[in-house]
Amino acid sequence: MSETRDYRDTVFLPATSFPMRGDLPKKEPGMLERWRKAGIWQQLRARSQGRDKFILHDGPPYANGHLHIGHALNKILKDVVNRTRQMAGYDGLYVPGWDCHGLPIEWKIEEEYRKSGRDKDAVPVLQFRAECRAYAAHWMAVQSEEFQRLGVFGAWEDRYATMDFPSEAAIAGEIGKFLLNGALYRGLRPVMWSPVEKTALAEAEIEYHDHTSTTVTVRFPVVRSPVSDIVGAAIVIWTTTPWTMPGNRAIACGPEFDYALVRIDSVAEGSRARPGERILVAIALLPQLCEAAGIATHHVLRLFKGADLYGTVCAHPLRGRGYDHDVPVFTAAYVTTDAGTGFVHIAPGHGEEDFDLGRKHGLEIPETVGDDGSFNAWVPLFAGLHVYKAADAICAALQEAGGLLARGKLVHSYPHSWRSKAPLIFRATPQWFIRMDGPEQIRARALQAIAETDFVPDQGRNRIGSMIAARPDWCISRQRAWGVPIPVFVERASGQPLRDPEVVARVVAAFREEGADAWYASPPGRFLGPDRDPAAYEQVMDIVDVWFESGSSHAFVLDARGLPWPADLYLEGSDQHRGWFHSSLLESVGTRGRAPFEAVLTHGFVLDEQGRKMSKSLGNVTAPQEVWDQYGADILRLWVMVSDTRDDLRIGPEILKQQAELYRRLRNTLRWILGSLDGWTPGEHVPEAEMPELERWVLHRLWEMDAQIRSAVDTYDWTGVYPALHAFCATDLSAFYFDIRKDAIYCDRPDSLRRRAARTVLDHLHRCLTTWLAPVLVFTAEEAWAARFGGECSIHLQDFPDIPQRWRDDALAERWKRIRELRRGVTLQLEAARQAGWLKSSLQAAVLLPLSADDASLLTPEEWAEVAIVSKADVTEDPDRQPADDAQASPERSPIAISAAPGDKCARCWKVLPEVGQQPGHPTLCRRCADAVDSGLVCRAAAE
RNA sequence: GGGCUAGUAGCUCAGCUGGUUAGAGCACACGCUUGAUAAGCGUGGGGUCGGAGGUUCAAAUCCUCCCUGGCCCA
Repeated sequence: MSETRDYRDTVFLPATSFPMRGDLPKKEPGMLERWRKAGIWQQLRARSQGRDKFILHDGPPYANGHLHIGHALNKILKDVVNRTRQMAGYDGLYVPGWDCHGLPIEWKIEEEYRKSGRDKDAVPVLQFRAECRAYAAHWMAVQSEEFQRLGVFGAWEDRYATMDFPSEAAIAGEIGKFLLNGALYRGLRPVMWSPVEKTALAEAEIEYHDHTSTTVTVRFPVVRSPVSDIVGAAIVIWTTTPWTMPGNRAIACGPEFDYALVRIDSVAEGSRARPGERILVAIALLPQLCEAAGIATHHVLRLFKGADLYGTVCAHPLRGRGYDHDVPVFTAAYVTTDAGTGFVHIAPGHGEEDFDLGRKHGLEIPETVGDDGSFNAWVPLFAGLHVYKAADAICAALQEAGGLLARGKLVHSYPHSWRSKAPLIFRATPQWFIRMDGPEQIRARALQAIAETDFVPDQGRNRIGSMIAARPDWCISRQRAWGVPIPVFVERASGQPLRDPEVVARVVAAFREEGADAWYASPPGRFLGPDRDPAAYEQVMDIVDVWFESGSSHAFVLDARGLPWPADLYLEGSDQHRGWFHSSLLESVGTRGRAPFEAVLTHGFVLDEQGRKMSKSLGNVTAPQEVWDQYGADILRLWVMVSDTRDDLRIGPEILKQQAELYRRLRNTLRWILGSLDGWTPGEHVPEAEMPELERWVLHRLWEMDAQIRSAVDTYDWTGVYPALHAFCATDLSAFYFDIRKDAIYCDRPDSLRRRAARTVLDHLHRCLTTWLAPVLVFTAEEAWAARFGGECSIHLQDFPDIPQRWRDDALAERWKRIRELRRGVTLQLEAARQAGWLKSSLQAAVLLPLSADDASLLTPEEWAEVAIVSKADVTEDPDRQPADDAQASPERSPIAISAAPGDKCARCWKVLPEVGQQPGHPTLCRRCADAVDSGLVCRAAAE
């Protein structure tokens, strides 16, 4: 008897430089630096020459502050789409960009002025603009670094910005196109106006907050009417904005509603109602009116339909005090009986619907309120009074004139400036508009363009479509300083804008060289040309809505870089149906007749773990900077791709921890593959046809994953793809294939077909998994690539591997599905034996499998032992067995029997076999292991 | 108030045009392993499918209403 020999040195244990722990926060910055030095992005562009271009046109984030988690979601998703398209064979040229102009930055600069005691109005406009520009440039640089820290690939050196001179020139040129094609017009129109900032506000700049308003119920005496018996009665209106009374020019009622002529008989103490007076009110709202006005008893004298009242004319309640115009009664479909009296007071300068109704009936649109929110000098009784402080004066005047029927207070949702938080007013102002329904047919053509666009998910079409269908003309003017001016001159004599292509061309040329500052710095004659008298023209000093600027980005990003137009894809949060998708569509339809994108992809918003909005006050904010410092950017990227980005997504400590767990499984899968491929030489390669079925099954699964990935590349819909890849790694590979093949990889002779086939599959797996993971785990995939091929070449220069169609084998997949069901029956019994206490390792067991004829033909007994990871398997044919009953059998009733395997444990492979002890020279080995050791091929470790 | 959208195990997600005891992965518990070891394998517990009605022989899946979120409007 020789001493028991230690055969550990003859076993091929995994060996790799790829560590188990990622250490991502430490490693990622170094890898970014390496890519930067090596010029990976530039190399990729050079290599992609001649490929079809894929253009995801970047929607510009606002250059103001650090990135938040929503930015991260957006850019990561874009990056994955870009990288997958690139790796699928396109030239994915991504040009990131920034939105630089606009109110938020102006406000920041003004805030700094206030802090240092400077007066903004005393600062020359060009200096102010220069400070805004510097501010935007600073944050653009910060955000660029942060985006790159996330691993986002792009032309960061060639980024675009709306404030670049060529961009400003192009924006001016786009405005010029609308000017020349006639869609741009100047009109007086009520817009949401902030008296504090003294500007019209964009839709996006308005917030709704609760506000306490003074409400008034007011009598309008009927002067004449087709319904003669209401003359002398009073129509009663109710409004939450008493300051709009001077602007009143009409009354609206609902044509289908029932209105009552009511005589008041008695009133409560303190009521402003008078016994004996007659009033008109919607019958449905009469009880509320009685309550509000203190009407004790009354008679209903007569009922009318709203339509009957058409043509009635009232006096303004302040008639004789400067308000002597007639107040006609019209019908309007939008009148409701939710609140008020069923009569709506119409002030065409102070409301969108009022304006529309006024225009329809040719009413005057008085400019009663100035830009600071006080009544203009011509307004009788109230000149100079600020509208927010006018309620008492208005009520007093109405009271004195006998018009006030009731006064109250109401807390309701009211528009406020997003920045100053001050309440807004509707105010008639001269503004520049792009006409939706003129001869240019912008609305109709935009709707057509929507029908021709792919939306992912498809509901987006509906969403943007209903907005385009309902929206009013596009107000593109702002009375601000930091932006691109609307470079238009108005002829003083005619009041008409000058539509001269040469003037537009001169403006564009000047902006390209000097930026839009040229508009402020140059005498008007420079643009008007030598043949026009500057004194005859008014130079417009409004700037353009920033949504118009970003909506023009396709014009100054794609064209200028020689990229194809339209872009393949726009990809943003679902709020951009109203924002960038919307403005880009209108801009492009107005100037080019079609959408600037072939497809639109939207994602949801990021919420906390309870599904609540993130806010500082709730303390539930997850900052991307903290995630990449604590876990690494790859974890954040994985989070995006494991979520359903079509809907809102959640993030927080627990969810991040889960991503880290998912990551570890992926990482360890790669690590085991790398370790088991140690010393791989291409000579080991085995063609598929010679492989065992188990290997061919893995190849089939690779074919399936590849098909799923290719489909996602085409549709941009990545939902579920990476979870499926994770499940493949965890369930198919780690818990099944690897577990089974450890024996062959570790213990077979290196020249055995079985081991060579397994290593061939591992070779495929390495290439497939690293390339498939590369668009998401950009750092980890690179590391796993370098661990095998060295750091010289990058995974990010690779394409997805071509998976041969012949790897597909559906019949084989079916067989292996059944094999795994039966295997599950075995593991169930093995577990029962462990619970019973007599079994530890599965290799101590022998299994008896009574199978139907079909099942028995699936594998040989030796193969069953291999697959079940036991030392011996016997198969008996049982013709009565149904094909599906074993996996579900309870452990007690299962026909599968487990017993102790006969023989001794092989010291090398740990299988329990009868032959152990009978091998010459190796008393503790099985036949296979003795052969392996004697072959002299397995002593790698010992030889070292 | 309107448009769009979502609500399935602690978490992330599957469940197609209605049809057996609602499925994965992760987490958790227990066991095994100690030759993927700050790893690996196995087994298990856990869901009245947001709520209430309704259609149907049959609904997580269809209809109505309600509740709770989200985005965009008003």
